[in-house]
Amino acid sequence: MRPDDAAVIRSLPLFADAREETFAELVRTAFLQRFPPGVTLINENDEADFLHVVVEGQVELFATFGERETTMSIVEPVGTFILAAVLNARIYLQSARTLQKSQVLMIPAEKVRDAMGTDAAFTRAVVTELARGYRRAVKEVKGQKLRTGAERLANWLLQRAEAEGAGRITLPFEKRVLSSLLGMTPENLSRAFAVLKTHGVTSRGAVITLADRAALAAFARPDPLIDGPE
Amino acid sequence: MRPDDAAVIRSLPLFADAREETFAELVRTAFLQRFPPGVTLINENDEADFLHVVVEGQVELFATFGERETTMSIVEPVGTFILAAVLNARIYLQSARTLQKSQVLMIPAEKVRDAMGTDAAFTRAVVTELARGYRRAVKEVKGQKLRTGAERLANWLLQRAEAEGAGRITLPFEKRVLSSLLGMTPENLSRAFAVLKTHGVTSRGAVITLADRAALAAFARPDPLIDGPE
DNA sequence: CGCGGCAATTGACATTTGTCAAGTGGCGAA
DNA sequence: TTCGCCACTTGACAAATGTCAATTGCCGCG
Repeated sequence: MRPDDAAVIRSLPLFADAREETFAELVRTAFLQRFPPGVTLINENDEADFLHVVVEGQVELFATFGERETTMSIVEPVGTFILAAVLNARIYLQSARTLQKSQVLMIPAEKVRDAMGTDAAFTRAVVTELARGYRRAVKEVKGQKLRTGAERLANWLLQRAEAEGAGRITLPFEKRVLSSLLGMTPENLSRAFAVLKTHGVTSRGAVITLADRAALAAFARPDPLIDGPE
Repeated sequence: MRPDDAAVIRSLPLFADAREETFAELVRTAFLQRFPPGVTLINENDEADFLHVVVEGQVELFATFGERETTMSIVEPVGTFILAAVLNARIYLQSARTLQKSQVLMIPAEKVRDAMGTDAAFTRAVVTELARGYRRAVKEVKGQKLRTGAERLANWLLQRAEAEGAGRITLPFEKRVLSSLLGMTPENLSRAFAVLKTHGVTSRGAVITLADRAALAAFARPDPLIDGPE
């Protein structure tokens, strides 16, 4: 691993407050792996052996039920995933695969649990990170149960626009993935975009333009208790 | 608070491993309150001031979006709620109200955070509890996105039957609440029950009988990665 | 015992979402 | 540049879910 990779990871909320030797030990025993797109990194139902940190690229977390499948989230640099399974030494509830060429740091689960025993600041950061993930998941449930597909799309677009500070968005992944992330089929996503056309949303390929954000917000009714980044 | 109430709370996974003085301090500063049915205990968007422990009765956690409302979970003795908001000193994402006459122990959020700083065993228990809640929420998302209403009902019934160790279930709350918990309207729940009739499910008021659990399971396809208690 | 109130059910219909099939169009490889 | 692949879109239809209104039926109170 390059020194500046280590620096970026060190700056993550999860690691920023850890003691130097804690962080060094975690990084020392970790593997940094490169993967091409489309590679399955972990499978639902496997034992949680590693905490994963996406250093470069893009990783999709998804879940299956029989032949059905849904995208749970997209992890981009620098983000971690499946912390909860690692901590409780349980099995993964979600699978993961690369969407792009990616670099992933894999920290042995055992080392993470060890570090919690010896470094109170790290433990505190774990608690904060867990609570954050928990609340994100609760928000996700709220969105799924309380909103229609078009509303979820509208709010997703508004949030993206806010993050990019512009009325023009470039989708960071295929619409097929977005539809699954929002809990609908690709066909239904197309129709949702058609609905939003009446609220000033136009799309040309992966580039989406929000002509009238106020009008879109009136339709979407964004709510920090559902949409916030947490 | 009666001594045996304290004992039950002490036996919770969250408190079982805490040091004696940690637990004593938490209980000493806590309020034990009694509420009639239908009382709102907390509101979405309020600051997280207390960790709540349901000592007796039944509490419904729910969330709203505009005029829409959905039940997020039901907490029964002895269970805690809104741990995540308390830990990160954030606002509540969910509201809570009593469904029955209830007793609730309210522990000041500040004390909980203090205790984490001084008692490593307690902190470890908090991590475990948080991870558990996180995983429960992930499972909830999976169920909502991957299953139909009738499937969610079928799996809920199977899980209940397993917990009660019988083919006969008595609903612990109104069907109206169950429908909202499962993410559907009361009307739709009635229809879901009608569908399950063909799989051996009969209901007489609040008493549900599963005549053929194997047949019901064939329809429901229970999955420990979605249904498990976590 | 009868009545009132309310949860639950049922039917009719609207909306949302999914499925299947047939285009359409953009983008990379030759 | 052209071709072909593949993501995306569109239309037609089916299934799931929501809404509204009427009815049933249970339960507790008088």
